[in-house]
Amino acid sequence: MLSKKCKYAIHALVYLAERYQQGPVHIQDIADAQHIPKKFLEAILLEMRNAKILHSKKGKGGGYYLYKKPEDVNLVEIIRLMDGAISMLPCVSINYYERCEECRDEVTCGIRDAFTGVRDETLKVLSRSTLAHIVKRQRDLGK
Amino acid sequence: MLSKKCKYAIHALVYLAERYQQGPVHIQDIADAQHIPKKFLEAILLEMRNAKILHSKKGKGGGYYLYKKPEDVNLVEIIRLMDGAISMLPCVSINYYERCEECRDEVTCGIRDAFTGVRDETLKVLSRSTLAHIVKRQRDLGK
DNA sequence: CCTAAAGTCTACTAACTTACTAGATTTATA
DNA sequence: TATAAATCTAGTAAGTTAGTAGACTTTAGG
Repeated sequence: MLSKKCKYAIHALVYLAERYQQGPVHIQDIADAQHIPKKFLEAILLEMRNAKILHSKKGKGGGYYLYKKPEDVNLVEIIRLMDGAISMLPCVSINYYERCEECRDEVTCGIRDAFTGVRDETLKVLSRSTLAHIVKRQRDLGK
Repeated sequence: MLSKKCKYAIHALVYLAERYQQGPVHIQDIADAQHIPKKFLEAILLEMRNAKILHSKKGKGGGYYLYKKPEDVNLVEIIRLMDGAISMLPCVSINYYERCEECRDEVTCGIRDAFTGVRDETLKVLSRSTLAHIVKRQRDLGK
């Protein structure tokens, strides 16, 4: 399961993607619209700013806006940033690899083998899911 | 990420699947072989017994053994039992569904849409991965 | 240049979950 | 009846999650 933090991040990004190139949006606006505690959202947005997904403008009339193009931000990137590994096991993780303490030999481990398959399929779907794709999809669905 | 509990469960089940129909195996044997704390493993095996995956025999010469056939136990079942939902969001979960607090309308939610795809692919791979499949795979790989 | 409105930074905390452990009890076999 | 095994009850320490509080900095506009 994704953490609330990660869910909030995705919702906030979709909200900003819907307002792409329309100037900065207040944290408060996003918080109100998406029902996210403002202070918590602050930390989340800051983290995404540091990751160069967002930019911000301080002072009056300031706020956050997408820095990357909506078609260049996918769910893989967001989840990795917020929650870490995508894989279900550390020993099959690409970005957060850790050796299995339990298994003797990774190469002949049937369990590892199964979860490598899960990882690959998950990455395939998540990398196709960009902000642009999500926004388009909900417009098509008639939002 | 799977919990340690779940990983232990899978390792224990594979160990028992390798010894299918060869009589009861002591908790201690499994614990030693798979490097699982014995007391913790006790609780895990008990839970799988209550779920009718394993049977046990008490007293001298007792132990645990697979009740279901190795080809009838897949990773979906084990993960659901140990960790709960497979999905990354409660609102797309089949067995552990919960309504999203954040989103207004589930039908037009592009986020939900993306994670439904992830869920389906994950379930596809995990349900193919039975204990029999895992054991065979590691024999083929030359364990 | 002052003020209000915005984001930034540091530090804390309550509640929950995870990964266990201890110890008494029950059951079955030889 | 002794012993070896699983079972049951009841904890607990450490880590993570989901926040909150409050002071600080920056900027636009009057």
